[in-house]
Amino acid sequence: MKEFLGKDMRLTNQRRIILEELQSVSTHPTADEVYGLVRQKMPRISLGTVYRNLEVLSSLGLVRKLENAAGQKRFDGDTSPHHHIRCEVCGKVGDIYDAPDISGIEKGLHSDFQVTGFILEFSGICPHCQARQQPEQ
Amino acid sequence: MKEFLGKDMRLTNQRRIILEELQSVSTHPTADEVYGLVRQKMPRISLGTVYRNLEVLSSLGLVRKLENAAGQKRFDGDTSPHHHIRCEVCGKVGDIYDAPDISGIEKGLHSDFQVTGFILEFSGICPHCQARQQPEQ
DNA sequence: TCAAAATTTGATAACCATTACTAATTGAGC
DNA sequence: GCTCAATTAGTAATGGTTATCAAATTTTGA
Repeated sequence: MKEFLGKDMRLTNQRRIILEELQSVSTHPTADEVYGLVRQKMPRISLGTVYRNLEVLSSLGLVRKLENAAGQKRFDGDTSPHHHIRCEVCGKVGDIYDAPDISGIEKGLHSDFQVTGFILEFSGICPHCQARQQPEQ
Repeated sequence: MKEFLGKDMRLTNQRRIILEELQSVSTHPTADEVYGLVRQKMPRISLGTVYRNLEVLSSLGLVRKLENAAGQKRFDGDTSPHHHIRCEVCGKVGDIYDAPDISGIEKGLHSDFQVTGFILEFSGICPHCQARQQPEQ
């Protein structure tokens, strides 16, 4: 990880463990869920440190920050190209790897904004919430 | 508007004016910006009333709610089908009417979620922020 | 190797958008 | 007009996130 950090940036244990923990799960944890994970290995870390480093890691491109829908921010240790689906009921996020490629869709649009990109996010109902909703009929 | 309200729902002046003000602007105001607009006609309205009614109007489909974990919610009085573009710098939102049609893209995806829809949101830099950034080179 | 300089941390307070609460008010049907 | 449930204004509470700052840690360089 050292090689990704900029000049004047240090590879602290906190920083390293936050990244490792985030890369070890396939959920898309919120900042306080990351805090919970990291505290198992480093019980005295503070929540502020987690927030600060998630921001640093995200600006370095080492993790993805998901902030394009309601609720808390979520973080993804998987930086490979893929999309996300968000549960309308509980907010949980899953991965979508086989969506049709729409890259370039942002080109040639009519807008006074300078268009730089787009985010495609799916919505649905997660397995857990499906199971909870079915019985009520 | 009366016809859209459900049984046991009242058409109050507050509710009517909030909708009228939101439909009269092409910006995508935050709740407190709507509050500012409505207070010009109804100075004693409370912020809580604005929040509550924006939620009601949105659940009735009379306005669109644009949610983003990174910033404040925004509201759109235009319910016709169109996409949005968000300024990466200041968070301001604009409309995109000529994006290629990707309806149906959510069908046939491989996921344990029950897929119900998608949101396509563009990102860019608004005219105001472009003007502010250019000079610094 | 040691001291000075710089970054980072932990702990806590502050911030701010949003929601909850409650007594008073008001719209809508009779 | 009267009644009553829905709604409001005003205010407090909530919760995620950010800011602050002294202490700790790491780096630098003499």
